Amino acid sequence: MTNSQGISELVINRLPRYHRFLGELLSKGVQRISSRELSEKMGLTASQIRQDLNCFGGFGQQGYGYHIEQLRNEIGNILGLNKSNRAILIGAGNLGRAIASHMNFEGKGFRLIGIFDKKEALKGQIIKGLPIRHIDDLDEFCRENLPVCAILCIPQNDAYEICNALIHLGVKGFWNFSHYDLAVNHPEIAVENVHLGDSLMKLSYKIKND
Amino acid sequence: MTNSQGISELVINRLPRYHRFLGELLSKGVQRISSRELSEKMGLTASQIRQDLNCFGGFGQQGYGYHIEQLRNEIGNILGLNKSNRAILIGAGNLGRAIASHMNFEGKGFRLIGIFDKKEALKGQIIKGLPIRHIDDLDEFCRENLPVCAILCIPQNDAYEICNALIHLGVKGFWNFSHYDLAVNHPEIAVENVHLGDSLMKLSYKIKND
DNA sequence: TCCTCTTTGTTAAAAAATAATCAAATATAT
DNA sequence: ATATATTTGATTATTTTTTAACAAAGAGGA
Repeated sequence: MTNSQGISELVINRLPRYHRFLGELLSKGVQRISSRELSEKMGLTASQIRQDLNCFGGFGQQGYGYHIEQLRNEIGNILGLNKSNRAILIGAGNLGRAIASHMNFEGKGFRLIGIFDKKEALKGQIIKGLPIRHIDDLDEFCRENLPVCAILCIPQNDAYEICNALIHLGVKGFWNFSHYDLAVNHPEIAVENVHLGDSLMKLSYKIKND
Repeated sequence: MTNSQGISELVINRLPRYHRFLGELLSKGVQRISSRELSEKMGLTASQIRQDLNCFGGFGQQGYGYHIEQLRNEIGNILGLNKSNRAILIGAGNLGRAIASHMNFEGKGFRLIGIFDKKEALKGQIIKGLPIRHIDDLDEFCRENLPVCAILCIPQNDAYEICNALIHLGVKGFWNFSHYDLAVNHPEIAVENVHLGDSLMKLSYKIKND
């Protein structure tokens, strides 16, 4: 499966991992690396690394390899990590709060600007410096602050409706933790489903069949 | 890539999603479905559904389709969801607590039996009916209770050491939320890495390139 | 009961992804 | 300055995955 730029989804899936490994190397003071060395560290083939990177440009140099800092920056640019997309969190339950507190949005292309929940009781509580707002204020807040991304930590039943409303309010991307399988028709809307339950089931399979 | 049973990883990845969709249909009172109908709902081809299922057996019937409840049970059995693998959570920070509270382990093949953290201050606090124990008690607890699975919600730097210790204590599977890329050599150890940061970066790419 | 229509499981074809190969470019050592 | 070692980016081959096609089985209606 390929996206609008003709880049395979599988290639995109690997980019964050490259970024992560290059960051680790950098923090260890390593400055350059060959595709062969990196392939050994990451458990894939050198050929694949070179192919993946050459989808976006020739970042290496014959006889030398890749300059780690430069390559990492290139990958960061491809992923858009330098951006600061305004993001709002919908649902301040256990998971929502954990995502807000735990995730490092800056450096991954996002900035959290608002948190919403339908429970009146949570209103005003502060998380990561942001007050929880009531979901009724979502509309007004969006018109004023124009968030680009919404993080959905809400029950399955609420997801469809909220998602639709947010699309009309201009939200372009969804990080969806709800049990609902967000399948937006609009090709200009980006969705990243995180189904933790599916992941756990896969682990169950692997444990069972090892 | 295929696992020890010769089943492609990609097929396994799709099984939980089938299970989920069949569950939704069932809860709506639908009893039977054809691969064509299901393919339309799920946004893939009928051919793929039939191929996927036939990796494990012929669960359908010509001219009729699939009996939803029966098929869902079959998939559940394949995934091992009927099991009750003893699981422990390491790391009771924001994310760990959210996972413990939010996840429905029963029905996904697991049962949470212990929670550990290195912070003395958290000791004794109750989450989902389980007291947080100090990490120093991990060894003894494991010898007595023989957990099969560990959920790692710990910092990157601690992951490698803890993981190794747990393997020696008989843990067979890891649900890894740490930033560390758990790459266990032992083929009999199952690992499911959940890199939320990677997922967020992918969303950044998609938003940027839509 | 018989006929038609549906739908599976399987086989074959097509497409996509991965891995191997290699000429050209560059680093590094002598 | 030259020769040798590396290592990339691109091309080609291989493998894997997905899609299409179709015969055989069964459902459902006349």
